[in-house]
Amino acid sequence: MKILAIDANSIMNRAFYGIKALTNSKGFYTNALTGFMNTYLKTVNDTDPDGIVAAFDVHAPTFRHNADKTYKANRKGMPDELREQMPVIKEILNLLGVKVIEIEGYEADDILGSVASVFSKGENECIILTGDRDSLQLVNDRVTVYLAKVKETTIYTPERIAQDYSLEPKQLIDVKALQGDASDNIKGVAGIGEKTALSLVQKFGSLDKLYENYETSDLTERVKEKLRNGKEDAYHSRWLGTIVLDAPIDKKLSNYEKGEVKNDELCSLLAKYDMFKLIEKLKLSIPSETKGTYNQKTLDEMNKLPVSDLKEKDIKLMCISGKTAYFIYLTDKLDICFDNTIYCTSDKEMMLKFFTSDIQKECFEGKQAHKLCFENGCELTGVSFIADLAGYLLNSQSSEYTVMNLCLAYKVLYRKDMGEYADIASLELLCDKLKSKISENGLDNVLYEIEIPLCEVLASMENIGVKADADGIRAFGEALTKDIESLEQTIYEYAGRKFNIASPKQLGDILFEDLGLPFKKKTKHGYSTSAEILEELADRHPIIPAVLEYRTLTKLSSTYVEGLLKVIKKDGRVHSFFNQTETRTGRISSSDPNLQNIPVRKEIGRQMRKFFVAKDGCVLLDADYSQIELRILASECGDENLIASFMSGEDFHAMTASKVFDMPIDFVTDEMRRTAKVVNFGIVYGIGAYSLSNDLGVSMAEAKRYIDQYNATYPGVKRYMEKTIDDAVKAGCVTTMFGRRRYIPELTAKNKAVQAFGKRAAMNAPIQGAAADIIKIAMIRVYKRLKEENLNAKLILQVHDELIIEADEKDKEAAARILSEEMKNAAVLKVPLIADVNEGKSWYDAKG
DNA sequence: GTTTTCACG
DNA sequence: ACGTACGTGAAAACC
Repeated sequence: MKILAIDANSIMNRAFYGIKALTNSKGFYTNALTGFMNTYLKTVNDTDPDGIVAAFDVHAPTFRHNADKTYKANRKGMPDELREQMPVIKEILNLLGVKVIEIEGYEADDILGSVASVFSKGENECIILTGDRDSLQLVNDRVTVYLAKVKETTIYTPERIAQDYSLEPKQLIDVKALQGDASDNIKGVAGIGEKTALSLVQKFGSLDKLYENYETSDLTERVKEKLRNGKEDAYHSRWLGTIVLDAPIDKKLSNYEKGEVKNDELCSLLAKYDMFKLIEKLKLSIPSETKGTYNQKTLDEMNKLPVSDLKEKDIKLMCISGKTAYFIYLTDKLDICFDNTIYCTSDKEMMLKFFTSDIQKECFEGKQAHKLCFENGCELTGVSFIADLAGYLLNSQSSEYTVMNLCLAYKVLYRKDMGEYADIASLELLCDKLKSKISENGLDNVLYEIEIPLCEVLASMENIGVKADADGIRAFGEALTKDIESLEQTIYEYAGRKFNIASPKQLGDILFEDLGLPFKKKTKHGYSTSAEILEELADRHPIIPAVLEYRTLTKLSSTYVEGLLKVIKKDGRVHSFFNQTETRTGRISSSDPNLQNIPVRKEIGRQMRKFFVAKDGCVLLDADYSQIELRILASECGDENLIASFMSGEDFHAMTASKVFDMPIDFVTDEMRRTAKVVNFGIVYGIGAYSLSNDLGVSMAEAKRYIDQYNATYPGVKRYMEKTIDDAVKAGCVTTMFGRRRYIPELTAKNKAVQAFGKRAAMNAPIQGAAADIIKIAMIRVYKRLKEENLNAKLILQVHDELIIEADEKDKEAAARILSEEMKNAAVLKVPLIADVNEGKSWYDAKG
C-alpha cells in the first residue's frame, strides 16, 4: 500500500506566506487553504496514493514524552489570520476522507516519521509531502520526500540526497546538529554554519566519529576550538533535531485507506468560504437546500427538462401564455428556459423575434442581447430581471458573477446534470432566490430603477462607440517615436552605456549604483524608480528629467497610441466595454480599451483627446459635475458651514481656504486655495496627516494643523465620518443614500493596517457610491429623453462624473439642454448639483 | 502569473 | 514598529 503523509502545518505555513492575502467576502482569510489544496491536489494527482494522512502539530504546555523538548514553544506564535484557517483545513481533509492525526506533545514531523516507519515494512511505501527540509532525514528506499517550495516541488530519493549533499539521509541529522536552525531554536555549534557543518559530516561520517577523531585531524585550530566548546550543544541539538519514529499512532495499515468523500457537506463548507474554484477542481456535485422544497413530481419533471430547437410557434406560445421566459445570450447562441423546457437557437432571426416580443423575460447578462437588437435596428423589450446585476448589488465584493457561483452562494440547485445547459436550467430558481434577497436587503430601487435600465444605456453606448482619428493618432505616434529615440540617446550618454530604460531593475542599477544617487525606497526586485521618487532627485542629475520625460512619452506611445490603434474597428470607431459589475463602490469601469483614463492632466497627453472626434455633421457635448463628491458629503453630513460654502456660489476651494485660514475670500492666495483643494479631496478618502504632508510637501505637523483647522471649520464632517465608521463596524457594511451597499470585511480584520484601510473605505464608499448612483440616474434619463424627443444625439461615454454625447448640429442645443437639466436634477441634495456643458468637434475641444 | 509603473475620476 | 488616501485598467518587465 502506498501512503501519502502530509506535514499539514508546514504546507499551510508555506501557502500562507507564499500567497498574498486572499480573503472571502466575509473577510476570512483563505490563502493558506487555497495554497494547501493546490499543493495537495497536485501531489495526489502525481502520486495516486492508496491512503492519505495529514499530520498537525499540537503544542502542549509540557510535552509528555520529554518535558525538556519544549523548544518550539518559544517560536513566535502563528498569526491569527493563519491560525483561524487551521480548523477549516482539518474539516476539509476529514470530509475528503483523509485521516487527520494530531497527538498532543508531538510535532507533525514526529507523526510523519512514525507513519513512515510503519510503512517502511513489507510491500508498502510512503511519500511525505512537506515544506520543511528536516524531513529529508526520513528518506530511504521506501520513503520519498516531496519538498514543496514556492513554485515547484522537488522529489527527494536517497539518490537525490546523495547527489545534493554526498550524504546518506540519516547523516543530515548530524549536519543540522552542528549547523543549528534558528527557526527551530536549535543552537548547533556556535560559529559553525551550513558549509562547515556539511563538510565535517562528509569528512568524518557522523557526529560520533567527528568527536572521536577531530582532535587528531587536520582541521584548523579555530574549528577544533569551536567543536570543543560546542560539544554539549551539538549532542543536544542532534537530539532535538532527530525526528521521533515511535509516536503513538495507529499501526493498523487498513485504517489508513482512503475514506469516502462527503460530497454535500464538503460542498457547503467550501461554498461558505467562497472557494468555488476548488469545488470545480474536486469535481464535486452541487447540493441544494431548495431541493427539499420541490415535491417528487416536480423534481421528475425538472429532471426531464427536454431540449429543443426554438421555433416560431414556440415564441407564439410563450407570448400567449403570459408566463416568464428565462434567457441567456452571451455570444451567438441563445438559450431559453420556458415552462420547464429548454429551447436553443443560433438563428439570428429567431433570436430577434424572441427579444422583441412582449414575452416577460428574466435573464443572466442582458447587455449582449441589447446590443444584438441595436445592431439590427430593434430593441430588446420586456426584461424585468437580470441575475448578475442582482448578485452584484447583493455583494459587490465578489469577483465573478457566473450562474454557477451565484447558485452556490445563494444555495440554489445548480443543474450540473444538464451539462452544457446547466446555466439555463438553473436560472429560474436562481432568479427567484435573488429577487427575494434583493427585496430583503432594500435593494429594489437600485436594481429596478438604476441597474436594469442602465444596462440598456451601456449597451447602446458600447454599440455606438466613439469616432477615432486613426491617421491623427499615427502621426502623433510617429512624432512621439522620434522624440523617444532622441531621449534614449541622451539617457545612454548620461548613463555611459546602453540599457533598457523601461526596466525598473536596470534603471535602478544605473541611477543608484553607477551614478550613486541616493535611494529612498526598495521594492522586491531592487530600487523603486517611481515618478514620485525620481521627481525628488530631478535636480541631482540631468538624467532624471530625461527619464521622466521618457516615461511620459513611452506611456503615451504604448498604452494610448499603439493601444488605441489596435482597437479601432472597421467603422472607424472605438467600441469599448462598460462593465457594470466590476467595482466595489458602484462605479462603472471601462475596458478594451479603457476610455476612462485617457490623459488630460498634462498637455502633451491631453493632445490624445484631439483624436476622439464627432462624426461629420455632429459635435461632441461634454458635461461634468462640479465637485459632485464634496456636494454629496455636504448633503450627507449636513454641516452648515460646508453647505453655506456651496450655497454662496463662490469658488468652493477658495471658500474653504477663506474659512480655514480665517481671512476674507479676496485675500486667499493661489497657494492657500491649492492647499484647501488638496485637503478637500483628501477628506473624501479618509485622509491621514502623513499622506497629506506628502501630497502638499509640508511637515506632518503642518499637515495635522490643516486637518485640525478643517475639522474646526466643518465640524459636521468629522462627526459624520465617525458615525459612518461606527455604523459600518456594527453592520459590516455601508450604504449610499440610494440604498447601494458595500460590505467591508476588512473592518473585522485583526491586522491594524487592514482595519485602517477598512475605515477609509467605509468613509469613501457612501460618497463615491452615491456619486455613481447619481450619474447613473442621469444617464438613464438623458438616454430616455434623447430617444423620446427624437433627437439625433446619443450618449457615447461616461467618465465617472462626466457624460459625453455625440449630437447632430441640428439637435445640439436641445441635447445640451437635456444633458444639463437631467444631470442637475438627477438627485435633490441639500446643495445644488452643478453640471457645465461644453461643445467641440473633438473631446479636446469639448472639455471646457 | 505577479509586480511595477502610470493613466484617469 | 509599521504603514500611510478612495476607486479603476493596461503595458512591460520580472520570475
